[in-house]
Amino acid sequence: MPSSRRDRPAKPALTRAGIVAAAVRVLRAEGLGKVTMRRLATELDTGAASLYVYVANTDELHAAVLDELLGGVRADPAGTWEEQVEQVLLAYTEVLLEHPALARSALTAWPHGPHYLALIDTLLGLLAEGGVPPEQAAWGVDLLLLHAAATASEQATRRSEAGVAEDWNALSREIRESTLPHIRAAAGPLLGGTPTQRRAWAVRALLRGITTTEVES
Amino acid sequence: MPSSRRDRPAKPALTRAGIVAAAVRVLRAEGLGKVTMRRLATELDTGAASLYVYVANTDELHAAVLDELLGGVRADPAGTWEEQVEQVLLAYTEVLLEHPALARSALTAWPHGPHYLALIDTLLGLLAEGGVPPEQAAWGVDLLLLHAAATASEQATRRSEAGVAEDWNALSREIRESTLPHIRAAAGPLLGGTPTQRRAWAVRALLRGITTTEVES
DNA sequence: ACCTGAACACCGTTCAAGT
DNA sequence: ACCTGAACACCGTTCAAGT
Repeated sequence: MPSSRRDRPAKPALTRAGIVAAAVRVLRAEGLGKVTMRRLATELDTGAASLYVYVANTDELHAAVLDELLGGVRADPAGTWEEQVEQVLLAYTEVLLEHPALARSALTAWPHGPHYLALIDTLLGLLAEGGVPPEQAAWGVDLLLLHAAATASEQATRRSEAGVAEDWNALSREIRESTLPHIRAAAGPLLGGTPTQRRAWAVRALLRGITTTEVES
Repeated sequence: MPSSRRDRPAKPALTRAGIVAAAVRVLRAEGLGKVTMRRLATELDTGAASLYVYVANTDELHAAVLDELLGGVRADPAGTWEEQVEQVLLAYTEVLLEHPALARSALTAWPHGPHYLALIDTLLGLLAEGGVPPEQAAWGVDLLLLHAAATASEQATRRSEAGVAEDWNALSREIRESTLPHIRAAAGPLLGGTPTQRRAWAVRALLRGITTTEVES
């Protein structure tokens, strides 16, 4: 290693962890759209082909990035089991909302990194604590996590603030002036409520459904 | 029009409807991955740039294609309102499952084509018939459609049958042998049930939650 | 108003050749 | 075993120039 002392930026060895860390950096700085094999290769001062030794493809890389971000998802152990479920889901949703493009990949590639599994385990434990039968709990956790990912996906938009506002105006006019009777009549509630209110209602409705709906046998 | 008689394939004029029709053809034949501006341009014997006169961008094109496919989604008017809701949702899910990549785009770009709006109107009508308060009905329809799109998205996989089976084996072993207590204990239900059973349970749970959970005011 | 070719700025992935 | 450059086969979108 005689020359290592004078190699200036001291290019670090390529590792899977290093690649994922670089991916998280690029994600935070510029969004998932820039988390590409080629861009990461540039970031790591190598060629795109070299990354394929550590990562099978772009989807797998995105999944690894999401799991990394899920490290901090926890609930305050005070509070009822329902409150804790809501907290965990909210924390999960918040991570996804920060990076909605990742929420999309969570829907496609079933995530199974360590942090995601820990999240499932936590939710299963809380539902068990609440006396929810095991089968309903297992399928219910699926439903809750799916809902969180889907909600965040909906927010995934790469357009400008102005464009979004314009779209919303067009949509709201379309609904209020629709010739479809039920849509027109329900214009208020269809367009109403803050995202937070809607999310809170949805989680309550989901939990109610999960706890009271038996799995047919 | 003197030469029109001898132009052999009689290239039709470019229209938005023509572009969407071509997109549906390519989708059916080769999947959404091939529904690109460039590919469609080739199909229509023109350049990609020409399509931008009729379609703002690729996302809008995909949304138009989805709405087109939604034309046949209906319920049998016999049966209870719950049964009809289940039928409509099943029909919607089936369209999305045939083209899971479109389900993803339904999650991102809020669809608002005529057929999608008709679908919402139908569901609102059925929930009203069932006596569900308007606010719960409006937010509930959102929840039901979101769930259908999310479920279909999950199926979106472009890998081989063999690859999927291998993944499933790896996942099922990971769950059965997990060191996380609740996951290990719930391995059976977590891995059990056919997609149809799970879907049916989820729709029942969602409806139960929607009909019994009040919107706070 | 519509259409076009060419250009700009990218992608993922594979592969033969090197170390 | 790992790394690399180059290549293959694509993308979306914009723009100046034509009709």
